[in-house]
Amino acid sequence: MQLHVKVRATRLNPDRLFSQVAHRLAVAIITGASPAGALLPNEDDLKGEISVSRTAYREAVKFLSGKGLVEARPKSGTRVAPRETWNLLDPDVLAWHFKADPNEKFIRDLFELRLFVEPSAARLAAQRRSDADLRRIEAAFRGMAENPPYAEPTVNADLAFHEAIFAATRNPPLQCLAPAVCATIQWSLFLKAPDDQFFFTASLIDHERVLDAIVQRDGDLAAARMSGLVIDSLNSTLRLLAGRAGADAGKTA
Amino acid sequence: MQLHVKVRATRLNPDRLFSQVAHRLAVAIITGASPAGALLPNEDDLKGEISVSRTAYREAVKFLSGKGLVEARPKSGTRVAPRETWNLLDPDVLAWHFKADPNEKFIRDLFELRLFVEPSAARLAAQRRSDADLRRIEAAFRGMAENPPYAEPTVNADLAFHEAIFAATRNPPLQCLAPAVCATIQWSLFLKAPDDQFFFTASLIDHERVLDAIVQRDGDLAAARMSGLVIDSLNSTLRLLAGRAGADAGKTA
DNA sequence: CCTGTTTCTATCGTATGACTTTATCCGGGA
DNA sequence: TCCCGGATAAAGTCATACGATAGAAACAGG
Repeated sequence: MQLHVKVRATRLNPDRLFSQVAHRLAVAIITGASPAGALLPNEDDLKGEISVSRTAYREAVKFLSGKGLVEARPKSGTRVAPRETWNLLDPDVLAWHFKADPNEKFIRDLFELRLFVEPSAARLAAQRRSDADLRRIEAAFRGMAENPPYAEPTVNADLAFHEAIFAATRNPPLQCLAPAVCATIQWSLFLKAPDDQFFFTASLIDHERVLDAIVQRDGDLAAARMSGLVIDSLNSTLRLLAGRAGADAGKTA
Repeated sequence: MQLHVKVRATRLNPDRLFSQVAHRLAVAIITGASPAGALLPNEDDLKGEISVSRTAYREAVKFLSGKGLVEARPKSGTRVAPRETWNLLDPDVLAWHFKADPNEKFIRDLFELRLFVEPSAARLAAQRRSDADLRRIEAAFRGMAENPPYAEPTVNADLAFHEAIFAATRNPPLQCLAPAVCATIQWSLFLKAPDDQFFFTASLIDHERVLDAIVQRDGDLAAARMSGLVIDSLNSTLRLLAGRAGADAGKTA
Protein backbone atom coordinates (compact mmCIF):
# COMPACT_ATOMS: atom_id res chain seq x y z
CA MET A 1 0.00 0.00 0.00
CA GLN A 2 2.51 2.60 -1.06
CA LEU A 3 -0.01 5.26 -1.92
CA HIS A 4 1.70 8.57 -2.11
CA VAL A 5 -0.76 10.96 -0.62
CA LYS A 6 0.13 14.29 -2.10
CA VAL A 7 -2.56 16.25 -0.38
CA ARG A 8 -0.61 19.25 0.62
CA ALA A 9 1.32 17.71 3.43
CA THR A 10 3.88 20.20 4.63
CA ARG A 11 5.83 21.41 1.68
CA LEU A 12 8.82 20.24 3.62
CA ASN A 13 11.55 19.28 1.22
CA PRO A 14 11.27 15.50 1.43
CA ASP A 15 14.90 14.92 0.65
CA ARG A 16 16.02 16.77 3.72
CA LEU A 17 17.64 14.38 6.07
CA PHE A 18 15.71 15.22 9.21
CA SER A 19 12.56 14.95 7.15
CA GLN A 20 13.36 11.37 6.21
CA VAL A 21 14.12 10.53 9.79
CA ALA A 22 10.84 12.08 10.91
CA HIS A 23 9.04 10.08 8.29
CA ARG A 24 10.62 6.81 9.34
CA LEU A 25 9.89 7.38 12.99
CA ALA A 26 6.35 8.52 12.27
CA VAL A 27 5.49 5.48 10.20
CA ALA A 28 6.93 3.19 12.85
CA ILE A 29 4.83 4.93 15.46
CA ILE A 30 1.63 4.97 13.49
CA THR A 31 1.81 1.36 12.36
CA GLY A 32 2.30 0.42 15.97
CA ALA A 33 5.75 -0.99 15.42
CA SER A 34 6.77 1.41 18.17
CA PRO A 35 3.89 1.13 20.65
CA ALA A 36 2.85 3.94 22.95
CA GLY A 37 5.32 4.42 25.75
CA ALA A 38 8.14 2.80 23.81
CA LEU A 39 11.47 4.53 23.93
CA LEU A 40 12.84 5.90 20.74
CA PRO A 41 16.43 5.01 19.97
CA ASN A 42 18.72 6.82 22.29
CA GLU A 43 20.18 9.98 20.84
CA ASP A 44 23.65 8.54 21.16
CA ASP A 45 23.01 4.97 19.98
CA LEU A 46 21.51 6.07 16.73
CA LYS A 47 24.88 5.98 15.07
CA GLY A 48 24.26 2.28 14.75
CA GLU A 49 20.55 2.26 14.00
CA ILE A 50 20.30 5.09 11.57
CA SER A 51 23.49 6.81 10.65
CA VAL A 52 22.54 10.38 11.23
CA SER A 53 23.80 13.10 13.47
CA ARG A 54 22.18 14.03 16.74
CA THR A 55 21.19 17.40 15.32
CA ALA A 56 19.14 15.97 12.49
CA TYR A 57 17.61 13.38 14.76
CA ARG A 58 16.65 15.93 17.36
CA GLU A 59 15.05 18.19 14.78
CA ALA A 60 13.01 15.27 13.53
CA VAL A 61 11.85 14.59 17.07
CA LYS A 62 10.91 18.24 17.54
CA PHE A 63 8.91 18.08 14.36
CA LEU A 64 7.02 15.03 15.58
CA SER A 65 6.54 16.36 19.08
CA GLY A 66 4.74 19.33 17.58
CA LYS A 67 2.20 16.90 16.20
CA GLY A 68 1.83 15.11 19.52
CA LEU A 69 3.39 11.87 18.33
CA VAL A 70 6.25 11.79 20.80
CA GLU A 71 7.14 13.23 24.16
CA ALA A 72 10.72 13.94 25.12
CA ARG A 73 11.75 14.30 28.73
CA PRO A 74 15.22 14.66 30.11
CA LYS A 75 16.68 11.46 31.45
CA SER A 76 13.66 9.25 30.87
CA GLY A 77 14.15 9.38 27.14
CA THR A 78 11.94 10.17 24.22
CA ARG A 79 8.80 8.12 24.25
CA VAL A 80 5.97 7.46 21.85
CA ALA A 81 2.97 9.43 23.05
CA PRO A 82 -0.42 7.77 23.62
CA ARG A 83 -2.66 7.93 20.59
CA GLU A 84 -5.07 10.36 22.24
CA THR A 85 -2.50 13.10 22.03
CA TRP A 86 -1.78 12.59 18.33
CA ASN A 87 -3.06 15.33 16.12
CA LEU A 88 -4.87 13.03 13.71
CA LEU A 89 -6.11 15.90 11.59
CA ASP A 90 -2.66 17.19 10.86
CA PRO A 91 -1.98 16.74 7.15
CA ASP A 92 1.32 15.00 7.76
CA VAL A 93 -0.04 12.65 10.37
CA LEU A 94 -2.87 11.79 8.04
CA ALA A 95 -0.49 11.16 5.16
CA TRP A 96 1.55 8.85 7.34
CA HIS A 97 -1.60 6.98 8.31
CA PHE A 98 -2.48 6.33 4.73
CA LYS A 99 1.05 5.26 4.02
CA ALA A 100 0.64 2.69 6.77
CA ASP A 101 -2.50 1.15 5.25
CA PRO A 102 -5.19 2.41 7.61
CA ASN A 103 -7.69 -0.03 9.00
CA GLU A 104 -11.36 0.07 8.23
CA LYS A 105 -12.31 1.66 11.52
CA PHE A 106 -10.12 4.63 10.80
CA ILE A 107 -11.66 5.08 7.36
CA ARG A 108 -15.15 4.90 8.82
CA ASP A 109 -14.24 7.48 11.43
CA LEU A 110 -12.94 9.85 8.81
CA PHE A 111 -16.02 9.43 6.68
CA GLU A 112 -18.11 10.10 9.74
CA LEU A 113 -16.24 13.33 10.20
CA ARG A 114 -16.78 14.19 6.55
CA LEU A 115 -20.46 13.56 7.00
CA PHE A 116 -20.60 16.03 9.86
CA VAL A 117 -18.53 18.70 8.28
CA GLU A 118 -18.88 18.69 4.52
CA PRO A 119 -22.63 19.24 4.27
CA SER A 120 -22.33 22.24 6.55
CA ALA A 121 -19.40 23.47 4.54
CA ALA A 122 -21.42 23.11 1.35
CA ARG A 123 -24.24 25.09 2.91
CA LEU A 124 -21.91 27.95 3.79
CA ALA A 125 -20.28 27.79 0.40
CA ALA A 126 -23.66 28.11 -1.29
CA GLN A 127 -24.50 31.10 0.87
CA ARG A 128 -21.21 32.92 0.80
CA ARG A 129 -19.49 32.02 -2.42
CA SER A 130 -18.11 34.78 -4.59
CA ASP A 131 -18.15 34.48 -8.35
CA ALA A 132 -14.47 33.60 -8.23
CA ASP A 133 -15.23 30.79 -5.78
CA LEU A 134 -17.87 29.47 -8.12
CA ARG A 135 -15.55 29.57 -11.09
CA ARG A 136 -13.02 27.58 -9.13
CA ILE A 137 -15.56 24.95 -8.14
CA GLU A 138 -16.90 24.73 -11.68
CA ALA A 139 -13.42 24.39 -13.11
CA ALA A 140 -12.73 21.54 -10.73
CA PHE A 141 -15.93 19.82 -11.76
CA ARG A 142 -15.05 20.14 -15.43
CA GLY A 143 -11.66 18.64 -14.61
CA MET A 144 -13.45 15.62 -13.19
CA ALA A 145 -15.81 15.26 -16.09
CA GLU A 146 -13.36 15.78 -18.90
CA ASN A 147 -10.61 13.44 -17.83
CA PRO A 148 -10.52 9.66 -17.80
CA PRO A 149 -11.93 8.09 -14.63
CA TYR A 150 -9.44 7.69 -11.79
CA ALA A 151 -6.60 9.22 -13.76
CA GLU A 152 -4.37 11.56 -11.86
CA PRO A 153 -5.83 14.81 -13.19
CA THR A 154 -9.28 13.51 -12.38
CA VAL A 155 -8.33 12.71 -8.82
CA ASN A 156 -6.73 16.11 -8.43
CA ALA A 157 -9.83 17.76 -9.79
CA ASP A 158 -11.96 15.85 -7.30
CA LEU A 159 -9.79 17.03 -4.45
CA ALA A 160 -9.83 20.56 -5.83
CA PHE A 161 -13.62 20.46 -5.95
CA HIS A 162 -13.91 19.71 -2.26
CA GLU A 163 -11.13 22.07 -1.31
CA ALA A 164 -12.73 24.88 -3.30
CA ILE A 165 -15.95 24.37 -1.39
CA PHE A 166 -14.10 24.69 1.88
CA ALA A 167 -12.38 27.81 0.60
CA ALA A 168 -15.75 29.33 -0.27
CA THR A 169 -16.92 29.03 3.33
CA ARG A 170 -14.60 31.90 4.31
CA ASN A 171 -14.04 30.14 7.58
CA PRO A 172 -10.31 29.49 8.07
CA PRO A 173 -10.61 27.06 10.98
CA LEU A 174 -13.13 25.08 9.02
CA GLN A 175 -10.82 25.12 6.02
CA CYS A 176 -8.22 23.36 8.13
CA LEU A 177 -10.35 20.26 7.82
CA ALA A 178 -9.98 20.25 4.05
CA PRO A 179 -6.74 18.28 4.09
CA ALA A 180 -8.37 15.58 6.19
CA VAL A 181 -11.30 15.38 3.82
CA CYS A 182 -9.06 15.33 0.79
CA ALA A 183 -6.85 12.61 2.20
CA THR A 184 -9.92 10.48 2.82
CA ILE A 185 -11.16 11.04 -0.70
CA GLN A 186 -7.81 10.26 -2.19
CA TRP A 187 -7.62 7.02 -0.31
CA SER A 188 -11.08 5.93 -1.37
CA LEU A 189 -10.38 6.83 -4.99
CA PHE A 190 -7.23 4.78 -4.80
CA LEU A 191 -9.30 1.82 -3.71
CA LYS A 192 -11.84 2.34 -6.44
CA ALA A 193 -9.34 2.90 -9.20
CA PRO A 194 -9.11 -0.73 -10.28
CA ASP A 195 -12.85 -0.89 -10.66
CA ASP A 196 -15.04 -0.12 -13.59
CA GLN A 197 -16.78 3.13 -14.34
CA PHE A 198 -19.82 2.37 -12.25
CA PHE A 199 -18.79 4.24 -9.13
CA PHE A 200 -17.28 7.01 -11.13
CA THR A 201 -20.35 8.04 -13.08
CA ALA A 202 -22.49 7.85 -9.96
CA SER A 203 -20.02 10.05 -8.12
CA LEU A 204 -19.89 12.51 -11.00
CA ILE A 205 -23.64 12.93 -10.85
CA ASP A 206 -23.46 13.50 -7.10
CA HIS A 207 -20.88 16.20 -7.61
CA GLU A 208 -22.88 17.88 -10.33
CA ARG A 209 -25.91 18.06 -8.09
CA VAL A 210 -23.89 19.71 -5.35
CA LEU A 211 -22.44 22.17 -7.80
CA ASP A 212 -25.89 22.98 -9.09
CA ALA A 213 -27.14 23.76 -5.59
CA ILE A 214 -24.17 26.05 -5.01
CA VAL A 215 -24.84 27.82 -8.29
CA GLN A 216 -28.38 28.44 -7.09
CA ARG A 217 -27.09 29.65 -3.74
CA ASP A 218 -29.42 27.18 -2.08
CA GLY A 219 -27.67 26.28 1.17
CA ASP A 220 -30.06 23.64 2.42
CA LEU A 221 -30.09 21.90 -0.92
CA ALA A 222 -26.32 21.97 -1.14
CA ALA A 223 -26.05 20.47 2.32
CA ALA A 224 -28.52 17.72 1.55
CA ARG A 225 -26.83 16.84 -1.70
CA MET A 226 -23.41 16.86 -0.15
CA SER A 227 -24.71 14.45 2.47
CA GLY A 228 -25.82 12.19 -0.31
CA LEU A 229 -22.47 12.43 -1.99
CA VAL A 230 -20.57 11.51 1.15
CA ILE A 231 -22.89 8.64 1.97
CA ASP A 232 -22.63 7.22 -1.53
CA SER A 233 -18.88 7.50 -1.35
CA LEU A 234 -18.77 5.82 2.04
CA ASN A 235 -20.96 2.95 0.90
CA SER A 236 -18.94 2.20 -2.18
CA THR A 237 -15.71 2.47 -0.22
CA LEU A 238 -16.95 0.08 2.45
CA ARG A 239 -18.06 -2.37 -0.18
CA LEU A 240 -14.62 -2.32 -1.71
CA LEU A 241 -12.96 -2.65 1.67
CA ALA A 242 -15.12 -5.67 2.42
CA GLY A 243 -14.19 -7.15 -0.92
CA ARG A 244 -10.53 -6.56 -0.29
CA ALA A 245 -10.73 -8.11 3.16
CA GLY A 246 -12.41 -11.14 1.64
CA ALA A 247 -9.75 -11.38 -1.05
CA ASP A 248 -7.00 -11.11 1.54
CA ALA A 249 -8.62 -13.78 3.68
CA GLY A 250 -8.90 -15.99 0.62
CA LYS A 251 -5.27 -15.42 -0.20
CA THR A 252 -4.01 -16.29 3.27
CA ALA A 253 -6.30 -19.33 3.59
CA MET B 1 -5.45 39.76 27.19
CA GLN B 2 -3.05 37.42 28.87
CA LEU B 3 -5.43 34.53 29.23
CA HIS B 4 -3.50 31.40 29.92
CA VAL B 5 -5.25 28.77 27.89
CA LYS B 6 -4.41 25.54 29.58
CA VAL B 7 -6.34 23.31 27.25
CA ARG B 8 -3.89 20.57 26.79
CA ALA B 9 -1.48 22.31 24.53
CA THR B 10 1.56 20.14 24.01
CA ARG B 11 2.92 19.17 27.35
CA LEU B 12 6.14 20.65 26.13
CA ASN B 13 8.17 21.75 29.08
CA PRO B 14 7.55 25.48 28.92
CA ASP B 15 10.79 26.41 30.55
CA ARG B 16 12.83 24.76 27.85
CA LEU B 17 14.66 27.38 25.90
CA PHE B 18 13.63 26.35 22.40
CA SER B 19 10.06 26.26 23.64
CA GLN B 20 10.23 29.88 24.73
CA VAL B 21 11.71 30.87 21.41
CA ALA B 22 8.97 29.02 19.55
CA HIS B 23 6.40 30.77 21.66
CA ARG B 24 7.82 34.21 21.01
CA LEU B 25 8.05 33.63 17.29
CA ALA B 26 4.58 32.13 17.14
CA VAL B 27 2.94 35.03 18.92
CA ALA B 28 4.73 37.50 16.68
CA ILE B 29 3.50 35.60 13.65
CA ILE B 30 -0.07 35.21 14.78
CA THR B 31 -0.53 38.77 15.91
CA GLY B 32 0.69 39.82 12.52
CA ALA B 33 3.76 41.59 13.88
CA SER B 34 5.64 39.33 11.46
CA PRO B 35 3.40 39.35 8.37
CA ALA B 36 3.25 36.50 5.90
CA GLY B 37 6.34 36.36 3.79
CA ALA B 38 8.44 38.20 6.32
CA LEU B 39 11.88 36.84 6.96
CA LEU B 40 12.66 35.52 10.37
CA PRO B 41 15.93 36.67 11.85
CA ASN B 42 18.81 35.05 10.11
CA GLU B 43 20.21 32.08 11.94
CA ASP B 44 23.53 33.82 12.28
CA ASP B 45 22.32 37.30 13.24
CA LEU B 46 20.22 36.11 16.09
CA LYS B 47 23.06 36.54 18.50
CA GLY B 48 22.02 40.16 18.60
CA GLU B 49 18.25 39.85 18.45
CA ILE B 50 17.60 37.05 20.83
CA SER B 51 20.61 35.66 22.56
CA VAL B 52 20.15 32.02 21.93
CA SER B 53 22.19 29.41 20.15
CA ARG B 54 21.50 28.32 16.61
CA THR B 55 20.57 24.87 17.88
CA ALA B 56 17.75 26.06 20.08
CA TYR B 57 16.55 28.49 17.47
CA ARG B 58 16.52 25.85 14.75
CA GLU B 59 14.56 23.44 16.91
CA ALA B 60 12.00 26.13 17.57
CA VAL B 61 11.68 26.72 13.84
CA LYS B 62 11.24 23.01 13.20
CA PHE B 63 8.51 22.92 15.79
CA LEU B 64 6.69 25.79 14.11
CA SER B 65 7.21 24.46 10.62
CA GLY B 66 5.41 21.30 11.67
CA LYS B 67 2.38 23.46 12.36
CA GLY B 68 2.65 25.23 9.05
CA LEU B 69 3.54 28.60 10.53
CA VAL B 70 6.88 29.02 8.83
CA GLU B 71 8.70 27.74 5.79
CA ALA B 72 12.47 27.47 5.65
CA ARG B 73 14.41 27.32 2.42
CA PRO B 74 18.14 27.51 1.85
CA LYS B 75 19.38 30.77 0.51
CA SER B 76 16.06 32.56 0.61
CA GLY B 77 15.72 32.31 4.35
CA THR B 78 13.02 31.29 6.79
CA ARG B 79 9.76 33.01 6.08
CA VAL B 80 6.39 33.33 7.73
CA ALA B 81 3.98 31.09 5.84
CA PRO B 82 0.69 32.38 4.47
CA ARG B 83 -2.21 31.93 6.84
CA GLU B 84 -3.87 29.29 4.68
CA THR B 85 -1.15 26.83 5.53
CA TRP B 86 -1.41 27.35 9.29
CA ASN B 87 -2.90 24.47 11.17
CA LEU B 88 -5.45 26.56 13.02
CA LEU B 89 -6.89 23.55 14.81
CA ASP B 90 -3.60 22.60 16.36
CA PRO B 91 -3.88 23.08 20.14
CA ASP B 92 -0.72 25.13 20.32
CA VAL B 93 -1.66 27.38 17.43
CA LEU B 94 -5.03 27.91 18.99
CA ALA B 95 -3.50 28.73 22.35
CA TRP B 96 -1.23 31.28 20.71
CA HIS B 97 -4.23 32.83 18.99
CA PHE B 98 -6.00 33.33 22.25
CA LYS B 99 -2.88 34.75 23.77
CA ALA B 100 -2.88 37.30 20.98
CA ASP B 101 -6.44 38.47 21.66
CA PRO B 102 -8.33 36.98 18.74
CA ASN B 103 -10.65 39.19 16.74
CA GLU B 104 -14.37 38.72 16.59
CA LYS B 105 -14.34 37.09 13.19
CA PHE B 106 -12.09 34.33 14.46
CA ILE B 107 -14.37 33.69 17.42
CA ARG B 108 -17.40 33.55 15.16
CA ASP B 109 -15.63 31.09 12.88
CA LEU B 110 -14.77 28.85 15.77
CA PHE B 111 -18.31 28.93 17.09
CA GLU B 112 -19.51 28.09 13.61
CA LEU B 113 -17.27 25.07 13.66
CA ARG B 114 -18.59 24.11 17.08
CA LEU B 115 -22.08 24.38 15.73
CA PHE B 116 -21.28 21.95 12.95
CA VAL B 117 -19.40 19.47 15.04
CA GLU B 118 -20.65 19.41 18.58
CA PRO B 119 -24.29 18.48 17.92
CA SER B 120 -23.14 15.55 15.83
CA ALA B 121 -20.67 14.58 18.50
CA ALA B 122 -23.43 14.71 21.10
CA ARG B 123 -25.57 12.48 18.91
CA LEU B 124 -22.83 9.87 18.66
CA ALA B 125 -22.10 10.15 22.36
CA ALA B 126 -25.73 9.46 23.17
CA GLN B 127 -25.73 6.44 20.91
CA ARG B 128 -22.37 4.94 21.81
CA ARG B 129 -21.60 5.98 25.36
CA SER B 130 -20.50 3.35 27.81
CA ASP B 131 -21.48 3.59 31.45
CA ALA B 132 -18.00 4.84 32.20
CA ASP B 133 -18.42 7.58 29.62
CA LEU B 134 -21.67 8.60 31.22
CA ARG B 135 -20.14 8.70 34.68
CA ARG B 136 -17.43 10.97 33.35
CA ILE B 137 -19.91 13.34 31.75
CA GLU B 138 -22.06 13.38 34.86
CA ALA B 139 -19.09 14.03 37.08
CA ALA B 140 -18.13 16.99 34.92
CA PHE B 141 -21.64 18.37 35.11
CA ARG B 142 -21.65 18.08 38.87
CA GLY B 143 -18.35 19.92 38.89
CA MET B 144 -20.02 22.77 37.05
CA ALA B 145 -23.05 22.84 39.29
CA GLU B 146 -21.33 22.54 42.62
CA ASN B 147 -18.64 25.16 42.22
CA PRO B 148 -18.94 28.94 42.18
CA PRO B 149 -19.67 30.39 38.74
CA TYR B 150 -16.63 31.08 36.56
CA ALA B 151 -14.22 29.82 39.22
CA GLU B 152 -11.37 27.75 37.94
CA PRO B 153 -12.77 24.34 38.91
CA THR B 154 -16.03 25.30 37.27
CA VAL B 155 -14.34 26.24 34.03
CA ASN B 156 -12.34 23.04 34.07
CA ALA B 157 -15.50 21.05 34.66
CA ASP B 158 -17.15 22.76 31.71
CA LEU B 159 -14.24 21.85 29.49
CA ALA B 160 -14.25 18.33 30.85
CA PHE B 161 -17.94 18.05 30.05
CA HIS B 162 -17.41 18.79 26.39
CA GLU B 163 -14.27 16.74 26.16
CA ALA B 164 -15.99 13.75 27.74
CA ILE B 165 -18.69 13.96 25.11
CA PHE B 166 -16.09 13.87 22.38
CA ALA B 167 -14.43 10.93 24.08
CA ALA B 168 -17.73 9.05 24.13
CA THR B 169 -18.03 9.28 20.35
CA ARG B 170 -15.26 6.68 19.99
CA ASN B 171 -14.09 8.54 16.95
CA PRO B 172 -10.44 9.56 17.39
CA PRO B 173 -10.27 11.98 14.44
CA LEU B 174 -13.38 13.69 15.71
CA GLN B 175 -11.87 13.83 19.18
CA CYS B 176 -9.03 15.86 17.75
CA LEU B 177 -11.47 18.75 17.49
CA ALA B 178 -12.02 18.74 21.23
CA PRO B 179 -9.08 21.03 21.95
CA ALA B 180 -10.41 23.57 19.48
CA VAL B 181 -13.83 23.44 21.07
CA CYS B 182 -12.42 23.68 24.57
CA ALA B 183 -10.21 26.63 23.69
CA THR B 184 -13.24 28.43 22.32
CA ILE B 185 -15.23 27.71 25.44
CA GLN B 186 -12.45 28.80 27.68
CA TRP B 187 -12.13 32.08 25.87
CA SER B 188 -15.83 32.79 26.03
CA LEU B 189 -15.94 31.92 29.73
CA PHE B 190 -13.07 34.27 30.29
CA LEU B 191 -15.10 37.03 28.70
CA LYS B 192 -18.16 36.22 30.73
CA ALA B 193 -16.36 35.86 34.03
CA PRO B 194 -16.77 39.48 35.11
CA ASP B 195 -20.50 39.26 34.58
CA ASP B 196 -23.26 38.25 36.88
CA GLN B 197 -24.82 34.84 37.22
CA PHE B 198 -27.28 35.33 34.43
CA PHE B 199 -25.37 33.60 31.68
CA PHE B 200 -24.09 30.97 34.01
CA THR B 201 -27.41 29.62 35.18
CA ALA B 202 -28.75 29.62 31.64
CA SER B 203 -25.71 27.71 30.47
CA LEU B 204 -26.02 25.26 33.32
CA ILE B 205 -29.55 24.44 32.27
CA ASP B 206 -28.43 23.94 28.68
CA HIS B 207 -25.78 21.51 29.84
CA GLU B 208 -28.20 19.61 32.01
CA ARG B 209 -30.57 19.15 29.11
CA VAL B 210 -27.79 17.74 26.96
CA LEU B 211 -26.73 15.41 29.72
CA ASP B 212 -30.29 14.24 30.14
CA ALA B 213 -30.56 13.36 26.46
CA ILE B 214 -27.33 11.40 26.63
CA VAL B 215 -28.60 9.53 29.68
CA GLN B 216 -31.67 8.58 27.67
CA ARG B 217 -29.49 7.54 24.74
CA ASP B 218 -31.57 9.81 22.53
CA GLY B 219 -29.20 10.91 19.78
CA ASP B 220 -31.46 13.33 17.97
CA LEU B 221 -32.47 14.99 21.19
CA ALA B 222 -28.87 15.30 22.31
CA ALA B 223 -27.92 16.88 19.00
CA ALA B 224 -30.78 19.35 19.12
CA ARG B 225 -30.03 20.35 22.66
CA MET B 226 -26.34 20.70 21.98
CA SER B 227 -27.21 23.01 19.11
CA GLY B 228 -29.20 25.10 21.53
CA LEU B 229 -26.32 25.18 23.96
CA VAL B 230 -23.82 26.33 21.36
CA ILE B 231 -26.15 28.96 19.97
CA ASP B 232 -26.89 30.35 23.41
CA SER B 233 -23.21 30.45 24.16
CA LEU B 234 -22.45 32.17 20.87
CA ASN B 235 -25.12 34.79 21.41
CA SER B 236 -23.99 35.70 24.87
CA THR B 237 -20.37 35.79 23.76
CA LEU B 238 -21.16 38.06 20.84
CA ARG B 239 -23.11 40.36 23.11
CA LEU B 240 -20.14 40.64 25.41
CA LEU B 241 -17.76 41.17 22.53
CA ALA B 242 -19.96 43.97 21.24
CA GLY B 243 -20.00 45.50 24.69
CA ARG B 244 -16.26 45.25 24.98
CA ALA B 245 -15.75 46.79 21.55
CA GLY B 246 -18.02 49.64 22.57
CA ALA B 247 -16.13 50.11 25.81
CA ASP B 248 -12.80 50.07 23.99
CA ALA B 249 -14.07 52.59 21.47
CA GLY B 250 -15.26 54.74 24.32
CA LYS B 251 -11.90 54.49 26.02
CA THR B 252 -9.87 55.42 22.99
CA ALA B 253 -12.25 58.20 22.01
C1' DC C 1 14.12 -5.67 56.81
C1' DC C 2 12.19 -1.50 55.37
C1' DT C 3 12.39 3.50 54.43
C1' DG C 4 14.29 7.83 53.42
C1' DT C 5 18.38 10.28 51.81
C1' DT C 6 22.40 10.90 49.17
C1' DT C 7 25.24 10.20 45.43
C1' DC C 8 25.86 8.69 40.89
C1' DT C 9 25.04 8.44 36.12
C1' DA C 10 22.64 8.20 31.89
C1' DT C 11 20.12 11.16 28.89
C1' DC C 12 18.27 15.18 27.18
C1' DG C 13 19.17 20.31 26.52
C1' DT C 14 22.18 23.91 24.89
C1' DA C 15 26.25 25.98 22.81
C1' DT C 16 29.82 26.38 19.26
C1' DG C 17 32.43 26.02 15.06
C1' DA C 18 33.21 23.87 10.84
C1' DC C 19 31.72 22.05 6.71
C1' DT C 20 28.03 20.77 2.99
C1' DT C 21 24.14 21.54 0.15
C1' DT C 22 20.97 24.24 -2.19
C1' DA C 23 18.70 27.90 -4.38
C1' DT C 24 18.90 32.51 -5.89
C1' DC C 25 21.30 36.23 -8.17
C1' DC C 26 23.99 38.09 -11.60
C1' DG C 27 26.93 38.45 -15.33
C1' DG C 28 28.78 36.64 -19.60
C1' DG C 29 28.20 34.42 -23.83
C1' DA C 30 25.42 32.50 -27.71
C1' DT D 1 16.72 38.03 -25.83
C1' DC D 2 17.65 33.82 -23.78
C1' DC D 3 20.41 30.39 -21.63
C1' DC D 4 24.18 28.89 -18.93
C1' DG D 5 27.34 28.87 -15.13
C1' DG D 6 29.74 30.63 -11.35
C1' DA D 7 29.45 33.45 -6.98
C1' DT D 8 27.08 33.70 -2.78
C1' DA D 9 24.13 33.56 1.16
C1' DA D 10 21.38 31.01 3.86
C1' DA D 11 19.77 26.72 5.68
C1' DG D 12 21.23 21.86 6.48
C1' DT D 13 24.38 18.58 8.63
C1' DC D 14 28.06 17.07 11.52
C1' DA D 15 31.14 16.53 15.62
C1' DT D 16 32.15 17.84 20.12
C1' DA D 17 31.70 19.67 24.57
C1' DC D 18 29.44 20.95 28.66
C1' DG D 19 25.31 21.81 31.68
C1' DA D 20 21.05 20.26 33.92
C1' DT D 21 18.03 16.88 35.58
C1' DA D 22 15.54 12.93 36.77
C1' DG D 23 15.88 8.21 37.65
C1' DA D 24 18.59 4.44 39.85
C1' DA D 25 21.55 2.59 42.88
C1' DA D 26 24.00 2.73 46.97
C1' DC D 27 23.82 3.83 51.60
C1' DA D 28 22.45 5.23 56.30
C1' DG D 29 19.11 5.12 59.90
C1' DG D 30 15.14 3.33 62.13
